[in-house]
Amino acid sequence: MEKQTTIKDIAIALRLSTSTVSRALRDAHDIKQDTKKAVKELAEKLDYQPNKLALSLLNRQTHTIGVIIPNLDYVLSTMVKGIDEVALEAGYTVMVCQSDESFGREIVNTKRLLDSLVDGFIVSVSSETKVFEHIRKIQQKKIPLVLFDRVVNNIDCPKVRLDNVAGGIQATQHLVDQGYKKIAILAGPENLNISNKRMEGYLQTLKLNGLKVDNRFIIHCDFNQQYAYEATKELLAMRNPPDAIFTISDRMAIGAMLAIKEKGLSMPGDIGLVGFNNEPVTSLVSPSISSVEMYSFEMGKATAKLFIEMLHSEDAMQPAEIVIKPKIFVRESSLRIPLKKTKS
Amino acid sequence: MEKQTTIKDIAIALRLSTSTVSRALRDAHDIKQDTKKAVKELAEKLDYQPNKLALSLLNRQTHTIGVIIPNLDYVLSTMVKGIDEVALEAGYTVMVCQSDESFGREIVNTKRLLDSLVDGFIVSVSSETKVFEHIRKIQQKKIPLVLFDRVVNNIDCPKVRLDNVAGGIQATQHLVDQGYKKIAILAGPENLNISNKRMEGYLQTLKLNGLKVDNRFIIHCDFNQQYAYEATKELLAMRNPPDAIFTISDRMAIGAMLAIKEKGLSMPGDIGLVGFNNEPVTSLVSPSISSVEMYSFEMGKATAKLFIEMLHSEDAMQPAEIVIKPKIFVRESSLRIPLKKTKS
DNA sequence: TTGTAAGCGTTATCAT
DNA sequence: ATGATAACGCTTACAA
Repeated sequence: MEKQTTIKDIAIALRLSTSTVSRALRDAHDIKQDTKKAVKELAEKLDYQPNKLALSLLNRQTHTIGVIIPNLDYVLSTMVKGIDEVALEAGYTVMVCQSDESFGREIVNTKRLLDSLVDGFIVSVSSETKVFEHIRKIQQKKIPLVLFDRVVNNIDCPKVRLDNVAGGIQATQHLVDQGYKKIAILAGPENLNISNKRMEGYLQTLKLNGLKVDNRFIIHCDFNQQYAYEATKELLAMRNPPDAIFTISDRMAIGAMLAIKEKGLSMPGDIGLVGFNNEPVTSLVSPSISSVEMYSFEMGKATAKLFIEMLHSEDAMQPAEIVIKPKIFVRESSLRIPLKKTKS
Repeated sequence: MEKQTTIKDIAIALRLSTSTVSRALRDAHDIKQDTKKAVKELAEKLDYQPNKLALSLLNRQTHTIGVIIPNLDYVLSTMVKGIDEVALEAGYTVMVCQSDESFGREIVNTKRLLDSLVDGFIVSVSSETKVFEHIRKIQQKKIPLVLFDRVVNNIDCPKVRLDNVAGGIQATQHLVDQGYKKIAILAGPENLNISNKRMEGYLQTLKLNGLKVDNRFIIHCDFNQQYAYEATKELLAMRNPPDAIFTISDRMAIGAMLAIKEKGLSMPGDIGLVGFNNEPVTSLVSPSISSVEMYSFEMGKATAKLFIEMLHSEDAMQPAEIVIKPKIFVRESSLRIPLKKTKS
């Protein structure tokens, strides 16, 4: 790496002091026009770029946002895109660290970003994370923090999340409307909020419709195609198997679908299926899979906006919580009764 | 952001000089045991973290790698994962910027990362990029640079890329072996190397097998499902349409597939289809799509390794070029003749 | 209108 | 075994 041009270089070349150059560069009112001109011209010529490190050291801010996410799947990639877009606009650079769904790596990443003196954190926790000391540490240091997507209840900070209960309700109610009566759920890890909330919606809806809750039909498994495949095989092997499955992610829906096909059952006839996330793949497979859209890109943008707002508000903001409304997209996998009209 | 504990704080508390504290912290041989112990204990207690900014300013290195990629699709996400893994291991943090296939954004990102004083660049160019002044600028500043995946011919630096010609050959030869005679190609943008190389493999293979090249069958379109869909519709509407299509990405294969299904044609019977990237989706759709695996994760790791190597080698390395061998995975969309034996 | 000096947090060099 | 000082590149009081 070659030496960059510094203010000092310009100062020496022009026989000025560094402070004069500094001020000339920023168009201070108390600098002679000629001087300004000379300085600016030389700066241009030498391709002068202010050293961000020095600035950061001085101002104690790096204009960098640390983003910690559990992985880079479709949903998170899309969210990061949204975050990135807004952050860039606001003059911030984003540093993305994946924890790979590992608690240990999440801690390491937090530490790294803390060391890197990021101006703040935007975090979605890993599915392994059950203890939140590392997050608390961020708060103790009074560093701005926004949680998104996979938020944590007992951490007090601004949050952006999906209305997961509503998502669970939409999916389940749709299945009920289609005449399914024995609806199973492939939920995610038990400690994960989004998992429980989607399940809560599921349970509420069953009760609301007078359907009985069958505990055999509630299965917790990792966000993972393979696990979902195996769980579904077990479901279908039961004496009195479900006639519909709601999976809380599309990857899981794919796994379920493979198991259903393998068993020779048809969708939506023998069994109904609804996924979550509305990933492009849902409309590519056959039958296409109904799924709940969570507006990831918008969510990413909202998160970054909230974060920037927080950063700019001098005093501690009262923790806002932005809740995005999901929307089910009905496709072949669950559509037994033709829809009459597009209903809301 | 609260004030961090500094060496000075410790020095004052212990009535020592900052230099003593600094050395004690790093276990210098010429510091009294008692002093070391006291310093370390207090550092621990006050949760002292060295200020990276100050270190970076002093040492002129940020331990940060700037990664510029055109988007965050499946392939690139996977590659970034690989890069990340190796970089972390080596003590580097990665700053990922997406150019969104836009030349303008690529330039902006380059500038931003340059300003951020990253220690080096790992770059895959956007599909719009035809001029490379911004890349040259990196080199002029003598900042380490590695190109990967979408490399550029007339830039002289270490590169990691797929053997795209081989990929094109494998795909095309497989179709020929399956008895297809009128093979079309959906190639990517014309200025993109990977596009041209895959096409080169396609052309070579046609010639090698004595098949004539039909220019109507060579279509350049964006890496995009929609364009591929439309291009395929055109292909199928021709008087003498192709009996097989090789698309240089899986997203394009999906687009082609939709057009083929819409036309009521069957795969692999009426028409054969081979994609590129071997994304998970290829085995999820029906019929499953044959595709060329490019080992993205390995490629990411290889890239980061080469980069780190470059960084650590004092003098300018002679530009290495790592070439990854692709491998076709045959699935239903192109398999008319049952495979006899797994042939390497 | 311009220059001087201190400071951001750290380390390396040279005293003591 | 420890301390003083300068330096990394920049800004900002304060002087001149």
